[in-house]
Amino acid sequence: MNKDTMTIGQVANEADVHIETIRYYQRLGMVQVPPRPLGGIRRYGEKTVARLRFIKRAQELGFSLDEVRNLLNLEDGQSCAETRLLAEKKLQVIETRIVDLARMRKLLKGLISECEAGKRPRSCPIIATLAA
Amino acid sequence: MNKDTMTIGQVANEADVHIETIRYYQRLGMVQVPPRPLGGIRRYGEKTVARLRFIKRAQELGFSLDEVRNLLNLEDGQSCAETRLLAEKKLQVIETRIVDLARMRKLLKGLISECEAGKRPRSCPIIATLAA
DNA sequence: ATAAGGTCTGTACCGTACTACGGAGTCAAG
DNA sequence: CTTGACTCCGTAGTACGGTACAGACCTTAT
Repeated sequence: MNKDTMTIGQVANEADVHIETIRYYQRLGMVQVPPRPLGGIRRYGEKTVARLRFIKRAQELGFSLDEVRNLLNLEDGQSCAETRLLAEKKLQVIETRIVDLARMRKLLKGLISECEAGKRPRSCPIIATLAA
Repeated sequence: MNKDTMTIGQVANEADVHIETIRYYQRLGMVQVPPRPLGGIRRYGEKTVARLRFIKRAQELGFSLDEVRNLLNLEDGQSCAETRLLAEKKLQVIETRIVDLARMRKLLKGLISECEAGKRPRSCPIIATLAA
Protein backbone atom coordinates (compact mmCIF):
# COMPACT_ATOMS: atom_id res chain seq x y z
CA MET A 1 0.00 0.00 0.00
CA ASN A 2 1.93 2.94 -1.31
CA LYS A 3 0.31 6.11 -0.05
CA ASP A 4 2.32 8.42 -2.23
CA THR A 5 -0.45 9.85 -4.33
CA MET A 6 -0.01 13.61 -4.29
CA THR A 7 1.56 15.65 -7.03
CA ILE A 8 4.05 18.31 -6.08
CA GLY A 9 1.37 20.95 -6.58
CA GLN A 10 -0.94 19.26 -4.11
CA VAL A 11 1.88 18.95 -1.60
CA ALA A 12 2.63 22.64 -2.04
CA ASN A 13 -1.00 23.40 -1.36
CA GLU A 14 -1.19 21.21 1.71
CA ALA A 15 2.00 22.59 3.22
CA ASP A 16 1.28 26.11 2.06
CA VAL A 17 4.57 26.69 0.28
CA HIS A 18 5.38 27.45 -3.34
CA ILE A 19 6.26 24.58 -5.64
CA GLU A 20 9.52 26.29 -6.37
CA THR A 21 10.33 26.33 -2.69
CA ILE A 22 9.89 22.56 -2.51
CA ARG A 23 12.21 22.12 -5.46
CA TYR A 24 14.64 24.46 -3.78
CA TYR A 25 14.62 22.34 -0.63
CA GLN A 26 15.07 19.27 -2.78
CA ARG A 27 18.13 20.85 -4.31
CA LEU A 28 19.42 21.47 -0.80
CA GLY A 29 18.76 17.85 0.11
CA MET A 30 16.24 18.74 2.79
CA VAL A 31 13.30 17.11 1.05
CA GLN A 32 13.76 13.88 -0.79
CA VAL A 33 12.93 13.43 -4.44
CA PRO A 34 10.80 10.32 -5.00
CA PRO A 35 11.69 8.19 -8.01
CA ARG A 36 10.07 9.20 -11.23
CA PRO A 37 7.96 6.38 -12.68
CA LEU A 38 9.40 6.03 -16.18
CA GLY A 39 8.29 9.05 -18.06
CA GLY A 40 5.64 9.86 -15.49
CA ILE A 41 5.14 12.30 -12.65
CA ARG A 42 6.58 12.05 -9.16
CA ARG A 43 4.14 11.32 -6.36
CA TYR A 44 4.46 12.40 -2.78
CA GLY A 45 2.94 11.29 0.52
CA GLU A 46 2.00 12.90 3.80
CA LYS A 47 5.57 12.54 4.99
CA THR A 48 6.71 15.21 2.60
CA VAL A 49 3.96 17.54 3.76
CA ALA A 50 4.97 16.88 7.36
CA ARG A 51 8.59 17.59 6.56
CA LEU A 52 7.72 20.89 4.92
CA ARG A 53 5.63 21.89 7.92
CA PHE A 54 8.53 20.93 10.15
CA ILE A 55 10.81 23.22 8.16
CA LYS A 56 8.35 26.07 8.35
CA ARG A 57 7.82 25.73 12.07
CA ALA A 58 11.52 25.57 12.72
CA GLN A 59 12.05 28.67 10.61
CA GLU A 60 9.40 30.45 12.61
CA LEU A 61 11.36 29.53 15.71
CA GLY A 62 14.25 31.41 14.21
CA PHE A 63 16.29 28.56 12.78
CA SER A 64 18.06 29.17 9.50
CA LEU A 65 17.69 26.62 6.73
CA ASP A 66 21.14 25.36 7.55
CA GLU A 67 20.15 24.80 11.15
CA VAL A 68 16.91 23.20 10.06
CA ARG A 69 18.96 20.81 7.96
CA ASN A 70 20.82 19.87 11.13
CA LEU A 71 17.57 19.32 12.96
CA LEU A 72 16.30 17.11 10.18
CA ASN A 73 19.45 15.04 10.34
CA LEU A 74 18.94 14.68 14.08
CA GLU A 75 15.37 13.66 13.47
CA ASP A 76 16.49 11.01 11.06
CA GLY A 77 18.99 9.87 13.65
CA GLN A 78 17.62 10.19 17.19
CA SER A 79 20.03 12.22 19.25
CA CYS A 80 17.81 14.06 21.67
CA ALA A 81 20.77 15.52 23.54
CA GLU A 82 22.21 17.10 20.43
CA THR A 83 18.88 18.50 19.48
CA ARG A 84 18.50 20.05 22.88
CA LEU A 85 21.91 21.61 22.57
CA LEU A 86 20.92 23.17 19.29
CA ALA A 87 17.72 24.46 20.84
CA GLU A 88 19.58 25.87 23.81
CA LYS A 89 22.04 27.69 21.61
CA LYS A 90 19.20 29.11 19.60
CA LEU A 91 17.47 30.19 22.77
CA GLN A 92 20.58 32.13 23.73
CA VAL A 93 20.62 33.87 20.37
CA ILE A 94 16.97 34.77 20.67
CA GLU A 95 17.43 36.18 24.14
CA THR A 96 20.34 38.30 23.03
CA ARG A 97 18.30 39.55 20.10
CA ILE A 98 15.45 40.49 22.41
CA VAL A 99 17.78 42.46 24.65
CA ASP A 100 19.24 44.28 21.65
CA LEU A 101 15.82 45.12 20.31
CA ALA A 102 14.69 46.33 23.70
CA ARG A 103 17.68 48.66 23.75
CA MET A 104 16.76 49.97 20.32
CA ARG A 105 13.18 50.44 21.40
CA LYS A 106 14.23 52.44 24.41
CA LEU A 107 16.47 54.64 22.30
CA LEU A 108 13.83 55.24 19.67
CA LYS A 109 11.14 55.90 22.24
CA GLY A 110 13.36 58.45 23.93
CA LEU A 111 14.09 60.18 20.66
CA ILE A 112 10.46 60.27 19.65
CA SER A 113 9.24 61.70 22.93
CA GLU A 114 12.02 64.29 22.87
CA CYS A 115 10.83 65.24 19.46
CA GLU A 116 7.28 65.61 20.70
CA ALA A 117 8.34 67.64 23.72
CA GLY A 118 10.54 70.08 21.87
CA LYS A 119 8.75 73.27 20.85
CA ARG A 120 9.83 74.00 17.30
CA PRO A 121 13.20 72.39 17.79
CA ARG A 122 16.11 73.95 15.97
CA SER A 123 17.37 70.56 14.87
CA CYS A 124 15.55 67.28 14.98
CA PRO A 125 16.75 65.38 18.05
CA ILE A 126 16.56 62.09 16.21
CA ILE A 127 18.88 63.25 13.49
CA ALA A 128 21.03 65.07 16.01
CA THR A 129 21.48 61.94 18.08
CA LEU A 130 22.36 59.79 15.13
CA ALA A 131 24.79 62.40 13.90
CA ALA A 132 26.43 62.91 17.30
CA MET B 1 40.72 76.34 5.28
CA ASN B 2 39.89 73.00 3.74
CA LYS B 3 40.01 70.33 6.40
CA ASP B 4 39.67 67.42 4.01
CA THR B 5 42.95 65.71 4.66
CA MET B 6 42.15 62.06 5.23
CA THR B 7 42.55 59.31 2.68
CA ILE B 8 39.77 56.80 2.27
CA GLY B 9 41.77 54.31 4.27
CA GLN B 10 42.08 56.68 7.20
CA VAL B 11 38.37 57.40 7.06
CA ALA B 12 37.68 53.69 7.05
CA ASN B 13 39.84 53.33 10.13
CA GLU B 14 38.22 56.22 11.96
CA ALA B 15 34.70 55.03 11.24
CA ASP B 16 35.60 51.37 11.65
CA VAL B 17 34.23 50.18 8.32
CA HIS B 18 35.92 48.55 5.35
CA ILE B 19 37.12 50.74 2.50
CA GLU B 20 34.97 48.69 0.16
CA THR B 21 31.96 49.50 2.26
CA ILE B 22 32.59 53.22 1.87
CA ARG B 23 32.87 52.82 -1.88
CA TYR B 24 29.67 50.81 -1.80
CA TYR B 25 27.87 53.61 0.03
CA GLN B 26 29.29 56.04 -2.48
CA ARG B 27 27.84 53.97 -5.28
CA LEU B 28 24.51 54.11 -3.47
CA GLY B 29 24.82 57.88 -3.18
CA MET B 30 24.82 57.80 0.61
CA VAL B 31 28.33 59.14 0.97
CA GLN B 32 29.58 61.82 -1.33
CA VAL B 33 32.62 61.45 -3.51
CA PRO B 34 34.95 64.44 -3.16
CA PRO B 35 36.50 65.74 -6.38
CA ARG B 36 39.71 64.09 -7.40
CA PRO B 37 42.57 66.59 -7.66
CA LEU B 38 43.83 65.98 -11.19
CA GLY B 39 45.52 62.64 -11.12
CA GLY B 40 45.70 62.66 -7.36
CA ILE B 41 43.95 61.01 -4.45
CA ARG B 42 40.61 62.02 -2.98
CA ARG B 43 40.69 63.54 0.47
CA TYR B 44 37.98 63.34 3.08
CA GLY B 45 37.08 65.28 6.20
CA GLU B 46 35.42 64.55 9.52
CA LYS B 47 32.02 64.96 7.91
CA THR B 48 32.45 61.74 6.04
CA VAL B 49 33.46 59.93 9.22
CA ALA B 50 30.39 61.36 10.97
CA ARG B 51 28.16 60.26 8.13
CA LEU B 52 29.51 56.73 8.27
CA ARG B 53 28.96 56.62 12.01
CA PHE B 54 25.44 57.88 11.47
CA ILE B 55 24.81 55.05 9.04
CA LYS B 56 26.20 52.49 11.43
CA ARG B 57 24.16 53.74 14.36
CA ALA B 58 20.99 53.82 12.32
CA GLN B 59 21.65 50.27 11.14
CA GLU B 60 22.12 49.18 14.70
CA LEU B 61 18.73 50.69 15.44
CA GLY B 62 17.32 48.32 12.85
CA PHE B 63 17.09 50.62 9.84
CA SER B 64 17.85 49.14 6.46
CA LEU B 65 20.25 50.98 4.18
CA ASP B 66 17.29 52.16 2.20
CA GLU B 67 15.72 53.64 5.29
CA VAL B 68 19.00 55.15 6.30
CA ARG B 69 19.16 56.80 2.91
CA ASN B 70 15.80 58.35 3.70
CA LEU B 71 17.06 59.53 7.05
CA LEU B 72 20.08 61.09 5.42
CA ASN B 73 17.87 62.91 2.96
CA LEU B 74 15.82 64.20 5.85
CA GLU B 75 18.98 65.29 7.58
CA ASP B 76 20.06 67.18 4.51
CA GLY B 77 16.64 68.74 4.38
CA GLN B 78 15.20 69.43 7.84
CA SER B 79 11.85 67.77 8.15
CA CYS B 80 11.67 66.76 11.77
CA ALA B 81 8.07 65.59 11.46
CA GLU B 82 8.91 63.17 8.67
CA THR B 83 11.86 61.84 10.57
CA ARG B 84 9.70 61.22 13.60
CA LEU B 85 7.21 59.35 11.45
CA LEU B 86 9.96 57.12 10.17
CA ALA B 87 11.15 56.52 13.70
CA GLU B 88 7.65 55.73 14.88
CA LYS B 89 7.12 53.23 12.12
CA LYS B 90 10.41 51.61 12.94
CA LEU B 91 9.44 51.48 16.59
CA GLN B 92 6.32 49.57 15.66
CA VAL B 93 8.35 47.06 13.68
CA ILE B 94 10.76 46.59 16.55
CA GLU B 95 7.96 46.02 19.03
CA THR B 96 6.36 43.43 16.80
CA ARG B 97 9.69 41.72 16.42
CA ILE B 98 10.15 41.62 20.18
CA VAL B 99 6.74 40.02 20.66
CA ASP B 100 7.52 37.41 18.01
CA LEU B 101 10.86 36.61 19.57
CA ALA B 102 9.29 36.36 23.01
CA ARG B 103 6.84 33.83 21.61
CA MET B 104 9.71 31.83 20.13
CA ARG B 105 11.59 31.99 23.40
CA LYS B 106 8.63 30.66 25.31
CA LEU B 107 8.19 27.80 22.88
CA LEU B 108 11.83 26.86 22.91
CA LYS B 109 12.05 27.11 26.69
CA GLY B 110 9.06 24.82 27.02
CA LEU B 111 10.57 22.29 24.68
CA ILE B 112 13.94 22.35 26.39
CA SER B 113 12.51 21.89 29.87
CA GLU B 114 10.29 19.07 28.63
CA CYS B 115 13.40 17.46 27.29
CA GLU B 116 15.15 17.79 30.62
CA ALA B 117 12.19 16.44 32.54
CA GLY B 118 11.65 13.33 30.45
CA LYS B 119 13.49 10.25 31.69
CA ARG B 120 15.02 8.62 28.67
CA PRO B 121 12.24 9.85 26.38
CA ARG B 122 11.18 7.57 23.58
CA SER B 123 11.29 10.41 21.08
CA CYS B 124 12.80 13.82 21.50
CA PRO B 125 10.00 16.26 22.42
CA ILE B 126 11.60 19.02 20.40
CA ILE B 127 11.64 16.98 17.25
CA ALA B 128 8.23 15.56 18.06
CA THR B 129 6.74 19.02 18.43
CA LEU B 130 8.22 20.28 15.23
CA ALA B 131 7.07 17.19 13.40
CA ALA B 132 3.57 17.25 14.83
C1' DA C 1 -8.01 13.28 -30.38
C1' DT C 2 -7.07 17.41 -28.72
C1' DA C 3 -6.82 21.28 -25.59
C1' DA C 4 -5.92 22.90 -21.02
C1' DG C 5 -3.34 22.70 -17.28
C1' DG C 6 0.18 20.52 -14.31
C1' DT C 7 5.00 18.71 -14.09
C1' DC C 8 10.05 18.31 -15.16
C1' DT C 9 14.57 20.24 -15.78
C1' DG C 10 17.87 23.57 -16.00
C1' DT C 11 19.24 27.99 -15.65
C1' DA C 12 18.72 32.71 -14.56
C1' DC C 13 17.32 36.23 -11.64
C1' DC C 14 15.73 38.96 -7.20
C1' DG C 15 17.03 41.93 -2.97
C1' DT C 16 20.18 42.99 0.80
C1' DA C 17 24.60 44.24 2.27
C1' DC C 18 28.59 43.74 1.35
C1' DT C 19 33.53 41.61 -0.12
C1' DA C 20 37.15 40.45 -3.46
C1' DC C 21 40.12 41.20 -7.10
C1' DG C 22 42.83 42.82 -11.09
C1' DG C 23 45.43 46.29 -13.19
C1' DA C 24 46.72 50.87 -13.38
C1' DG C 25 48.04 55.00 -11.09
C1' DT C 26 49.92 57.72 -7.04
C1' DC C 27 52.37 58.95 -2.85
C1' DA C 28 56.02 58.88 0.75
C1' DA C 29 60.28 57.08 2.60
C1' DG C 30 64.82 55.77 2.11
C1' DC D 1 64.66 56.59 -8.11
C1' DT D 2 62.99 52.62 -6.61
C1' DT D 3 60.14 50.06 -3.53
C1' DG D 4 56.13 49.23 -1.02
C1' DA D 5 51.85 50.68 0.48
C1' DC D 6 47.86 52.83 -0.65
C1' DT D 7 44.14 54.48 -4.01
C1' DC D 8 41.15 54.31 -8.07
C1' DC D 9 37.86 52.02 -10.96
C1' DG D 10 35.17 48.50 -12.72
C1' DT D 11 33.47 44.18 -12.49
C1' DA D 12 32.43 39.95 -10.29
C1' DG D 13 31.47 37.05 -6.47
C1' DT D 14 29.49 35.97 -1.64
C1' DA D 15 25.50 34.38 1.44
C1' DC D 16 20.59 33.75 2.15
C1' DG D 17 16.15 32.26 0.82
C1' DG D 18 13.92 31.95 -2.43
C1' DT D 19 11.26 33.29 -7.31
C1' DA D 20 10.75 33.18 -12.43
C1' DC D 21 10.80 31.30 -16.74
C1' DA D 22 11.44 28.53 -21.03
C1' DG D 23 10.59 24.48 -23.51
C1' DA D 24 9.52 19.82 -23.32
C1' DC D 25 6.69 16.36 -21.47
C1' DC D 26 2.63 14.19 -19.13
C1' DT D 27 -2.27 13.70 -17.56
C1' DT D 28 -7.08 14.43 -17.60
C1' DA D 29 -11.41 15.83 -19.28
C1' DT D 30 -14.22 16.45 -23.05
